[in-house]
Amino acid sequence: MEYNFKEIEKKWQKYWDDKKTFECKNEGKNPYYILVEFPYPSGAGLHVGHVRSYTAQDAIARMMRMQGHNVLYPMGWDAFGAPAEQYAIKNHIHPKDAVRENIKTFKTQMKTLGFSFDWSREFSTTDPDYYKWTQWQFLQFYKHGMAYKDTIPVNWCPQCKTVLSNEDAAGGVCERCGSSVVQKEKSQWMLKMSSYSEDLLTGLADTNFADKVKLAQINWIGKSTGVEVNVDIVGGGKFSIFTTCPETIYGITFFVIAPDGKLIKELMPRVENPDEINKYIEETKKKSAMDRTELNKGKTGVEVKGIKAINPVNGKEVPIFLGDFVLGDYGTGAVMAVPSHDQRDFEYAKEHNLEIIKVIDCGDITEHAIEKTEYMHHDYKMINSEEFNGMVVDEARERISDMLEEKGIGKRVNNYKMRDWIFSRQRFWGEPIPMINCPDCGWVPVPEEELPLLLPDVAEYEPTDNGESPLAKITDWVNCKCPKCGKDATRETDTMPNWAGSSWYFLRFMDAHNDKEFASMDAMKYWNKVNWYNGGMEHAARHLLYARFWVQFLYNIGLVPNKEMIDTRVSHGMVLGSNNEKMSKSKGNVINPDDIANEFGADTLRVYEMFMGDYQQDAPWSTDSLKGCKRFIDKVIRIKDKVTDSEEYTKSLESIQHKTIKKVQEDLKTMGYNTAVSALMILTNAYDDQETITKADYRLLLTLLNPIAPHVTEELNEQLGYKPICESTWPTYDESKTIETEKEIGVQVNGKLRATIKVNVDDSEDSLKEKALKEENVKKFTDGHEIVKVIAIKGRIVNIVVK
RNA sequence: GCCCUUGUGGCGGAAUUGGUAGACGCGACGGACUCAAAAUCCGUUGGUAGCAAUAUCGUGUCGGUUCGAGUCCGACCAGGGGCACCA
Repeated sequence: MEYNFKEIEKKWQKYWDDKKTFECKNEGKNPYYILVEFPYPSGAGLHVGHVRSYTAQDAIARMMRMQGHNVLYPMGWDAFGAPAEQYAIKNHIHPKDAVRENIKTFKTQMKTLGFSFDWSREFSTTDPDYYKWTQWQFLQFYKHGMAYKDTIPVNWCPQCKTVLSNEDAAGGVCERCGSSVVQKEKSQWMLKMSSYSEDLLTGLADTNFADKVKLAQINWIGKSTGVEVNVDIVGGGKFSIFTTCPETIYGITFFVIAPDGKLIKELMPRVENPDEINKYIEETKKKSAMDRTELNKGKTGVEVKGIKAINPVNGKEVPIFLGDFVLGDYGTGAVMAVPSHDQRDFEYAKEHNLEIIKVIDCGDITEHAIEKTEYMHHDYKMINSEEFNGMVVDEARERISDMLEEKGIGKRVNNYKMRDWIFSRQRFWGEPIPMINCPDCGWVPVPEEELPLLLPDVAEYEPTDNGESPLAKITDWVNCKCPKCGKDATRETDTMPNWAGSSWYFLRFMDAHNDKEFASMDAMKYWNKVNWYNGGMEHAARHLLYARFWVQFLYNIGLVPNKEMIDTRVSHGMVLGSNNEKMSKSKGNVINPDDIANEFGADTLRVYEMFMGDYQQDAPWSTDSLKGCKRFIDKVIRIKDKVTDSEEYTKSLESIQHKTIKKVQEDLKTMGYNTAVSALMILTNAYDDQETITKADYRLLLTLLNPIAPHVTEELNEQLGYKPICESTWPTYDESKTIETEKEIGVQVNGKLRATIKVNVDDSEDSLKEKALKEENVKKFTDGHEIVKVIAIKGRIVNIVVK
């Protein structure tokens, strides 16, 4: 058996390139858009995890093309962002050069593995032709009042003098130098994502995302319904609180406000203990970046002395406290505290010796509070709540909310955990934010016709001492004229986050070379949506939500045809090291796909990654199993020796052939890749059991295996004298031929298997019973017993119940 | 603490969605070919008992529903991941 997989693979890869086999046009019947998350081209090269999802989607793409779909399966590069910048700083090369090199490596690797990407639509988010439109879209956000500047606290490393992302500041420690991170106020561009909270929630109904993906987004958006209540302060002034438990309002014994909120600043002139308060505020600032669970054994806080608040429903005067468990940027930055029915309030009250009043008659609360999750399940009655006493909790909740609304002290509102999107990065390697600060006109957008606002070339791309982007040092770039009044002005030096370019790249693939618009409406209408989007679970809440927000905004200003541009979203499991741990250099368990492809061939690697386990679940690497897949391919090659010249199918193989067509095509569409491979192995084994098989038989196997192992199947197919599989059509099956007429079914006595009988699927239930009762081993268990009943299911099972 | 997810042979994993548990592959053992090795081929392979037919136990644990449960219901246990004082 002469078989040089390297030559074969190169040969067919060249064929596909030369013939532009996988390039698609924006026209024709049955468009279908398959997308995998475009990678970040890191210096490490392609990971075997990439190979898993690219192969999976590739298999679907190849099959669907043969089934007559116009398939778009594009690839590009998500190349802006901190890792490239860090890599560049470390290796003293320009990020642009590093990215170019990395892309080259990735692309070569992808080609070596035979993915059927449409390379004619390739782009990188770092291409000026692409980020021009990212900037243009930012300007649309700005022009529609969706982008604004705000001063917010950021993670700041005083040692490195730089702003850190939350990931780089994990545990309150700077990842690079190890010094502790503090919060620093910084003016940042923000996108009003929170105003889309409800739309992003309801929009999920128009998608076919996997349930766990939807759930991740729902949790991230974090909707809670409740009542916002106005609270008066004794001696003037007021604030409001948000509660999801209005039924407990009579149980308020104190209020807690956020140390980082606006309210305490307003109250400061009136407080009797300003030193104590200020000290606490300072402590909170230091703490907030750190892992709070460590520091929060108890509930800290100080009383705001000299100021009392009034419970709006009963006029009772209660104290106000400062507590760092109340967040300045969620809800109203103030909460009502009902220690009897909220465990956190309970602990706080114990810590500070505060009154606890029970308002729901629900049992003992001396040890801990009885919370909503507990009391709402019972028909508990209200107490200590004036006219609501005796009412069941469910009802009291509504009536109290009504009362608050009627009296104008409160209103029902929804709150969301999701915040506005911090869109600024004090980094060099990102899309420059196209805004100009004019001393007279304020913020003025760069005129659209001047886009792209190019990222200038610099000698040094390390962050500046004061945490500004390195762009701030390039004075001849920073200094410019105001587009509005022509006076001297300065450019924004912050750049966009990595998430910007990836929020709309799937739209660009629909019309990648358009230089008039980011993508034409016609092109987007033709493809309609991304039909099938595969990516990691880690992006379910971040990238995927940003992308949906971006699209919904574009939809609202009439620039995309659908409010949701992604239909089905699925996620793949990770490929773990052979020790069942995440692959990492430090653990020494990294498998390089190049090495595998070199030693065993791309087809073997592809088959193995499809066969290794449930696609949606993590699976450990096993080189032994990989070798098994190599043996499978070798066997497919070997049985070519059995092929006769006949163009007829072998009659005795008809049933298994039709079953395999059905199984493979269904499994590929439902991500059952491992069982698809298994079915192909079974078919191969069946062929191997024959003395001879026909050309037609063999070609069928090659066609079915082609989406997963495209090179070797094309080669063998060519040797048979057929035209390439990639230019052929997918076989069809006849449902009636997938059903076996003869079948072995089990016979149970009292639910225990005692025999199997050969039956015809059409045999009547009575004949099954008759046959079953004749079995020797069945008789052993029925003789001498009374047969109570016999359950017989056609083609399935017989169960005899005896006493 | 909350949310998600997974528990099936020595291993990766199948199981028509309530109907013969362990498909397919790996590994292991025995055999054939070979001077030998590799490759390939044949056979065995969940535990226990038995030469065998067969019996019995068996899908994380305990209970339930059912003629019948890996699958449905209830309570728990363990591993993996995420969020984390969200009022």
